[in-house]
Amino acid sequence: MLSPTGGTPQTSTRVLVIDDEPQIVRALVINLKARKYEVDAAHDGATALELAATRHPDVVVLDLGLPDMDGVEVIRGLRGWTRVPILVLSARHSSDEKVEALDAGADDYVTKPFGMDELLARLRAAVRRAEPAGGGEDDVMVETEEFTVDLAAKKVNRGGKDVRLTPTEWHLLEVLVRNTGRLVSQRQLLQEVWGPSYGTETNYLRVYMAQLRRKLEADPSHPKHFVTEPGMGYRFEK
Amino acid sequence: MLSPTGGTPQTSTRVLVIDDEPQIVRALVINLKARKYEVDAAHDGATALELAATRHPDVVVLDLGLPDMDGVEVIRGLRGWTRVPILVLSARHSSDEKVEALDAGADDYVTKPFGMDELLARLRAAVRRAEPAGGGEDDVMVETEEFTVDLAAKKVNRGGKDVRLTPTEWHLLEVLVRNTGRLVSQRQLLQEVWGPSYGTETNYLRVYMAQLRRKLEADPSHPKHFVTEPGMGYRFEK
DNA sequence: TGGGAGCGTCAGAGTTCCGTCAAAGACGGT
DNA sequence: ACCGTCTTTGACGGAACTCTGACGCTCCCA
Repeated sequence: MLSPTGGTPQTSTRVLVIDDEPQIVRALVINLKARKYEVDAAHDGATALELAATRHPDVVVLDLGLPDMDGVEVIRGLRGWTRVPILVLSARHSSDEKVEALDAGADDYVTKPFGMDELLARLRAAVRRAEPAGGGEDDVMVETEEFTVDLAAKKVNRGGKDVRLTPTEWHLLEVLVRNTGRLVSQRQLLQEVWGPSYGTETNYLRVYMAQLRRKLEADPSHPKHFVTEPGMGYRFEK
Repeated sequence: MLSPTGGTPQTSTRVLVIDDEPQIVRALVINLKARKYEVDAAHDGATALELAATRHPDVVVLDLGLPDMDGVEVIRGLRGWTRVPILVLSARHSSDEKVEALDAGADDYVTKPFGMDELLARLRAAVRRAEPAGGGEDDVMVETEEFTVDLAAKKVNRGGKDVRLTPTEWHLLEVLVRNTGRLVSQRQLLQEVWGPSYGTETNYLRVYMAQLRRKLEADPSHPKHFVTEPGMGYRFEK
């Protein structure tokens, strides 16, 4: 397996490393980048949560001993809005601490000092099982009469031409398309696209929904696919 | 969390324990049963694969040192057809063996001797993340002769067309449908839909119940599904 | 047979919510 | 430092939704 993603080598796996010890971060970053992961790093809990919200990593490696906040709090902060795999690092061998971290929502717990091989193997395992359950092929292509969305390639095609979407537009589209037919509440949309601390800024939604409609709907002022449910949320229909 | 299943306490979680050391199996079985898990045990790889196929466990605890076959072979045998979480136990601390087991498809790796608390926490973590991703329950459909309610998608279909409901109408419908066949008092309806400080504003109910009937009943003035129980409340019947 | 209580129906007033536009701010690359 | 792109913000008109009061109906009981 050359690519860390295994099944879908199109885009590489994004890892968020959270640790306050520079040498550990360096070792991790070097090893991960050598294996074609994209890596973000944070050295405290606050920036970690922020990065998680903006960068949407595919897996998180978290050292419990942070300067600004309890590691378990970081886990809870993440679990409030995402199911991203969390791999905990810790110098403590205490059983209680392991139990607490795992029950707070961590996926795995590795005690320092750890072997890099083992850590990478556990990371692969965490990423692998987070992949969609559909045995291999997944309905990454969604088609409507007017346009086609390729979730894997992150591409939208309309009338033979690729439509250019900004990151936010794409993210919004992705959440809606992944819930085709289902109503998605404005709160959920805001939190998934803008991060867990958002939830009431519905004007963002109005602006970006308008952009999507302008780019994808045949008649943007009478949308067929991006339906508004007043007071509740939005719904994508094929 | 009292029940090991967490979100769905209806049926207990089924664990398959695979180990050839009787004392370890005994300890695990006792601890697991005390926590209301259903437990099956196998002491070799062949029966393990057989039991896995017939019993469909929710999680597997596997000792790598089996008499009849290599532990990694058991993992591969399982991974050929199921994504059930596999928790590996092993006396070996070797990094290579961990990597091999994890890459073969194991979800976690615990070295003996292990703390029972930690093992149980890792087990909970494995079961938790295997739960369906959709916020909890999904595909809750209620059907009548005239219309269909999809509680997850927040959709009502009638004669092939989607019916549009306002937030209040939805909320009211939801409470009634979740209590299909049962009488729901006006007080309870008012408090669930309009908030705890409401309880006597029965005119709200009259108005919105009329809306629901107009949108969903074949003959709104002679409702079949949204039945009034004078002086008491309302009842939804299929 | 008359009257009251509970319910269904309707339409208008008031409020909230949404689509749209424009401009300012933030960011990254040259 | 400049420019282009993307994101954030504010303002406004119009649409959708909720609330409210009035009226008529039916059922039950005196």
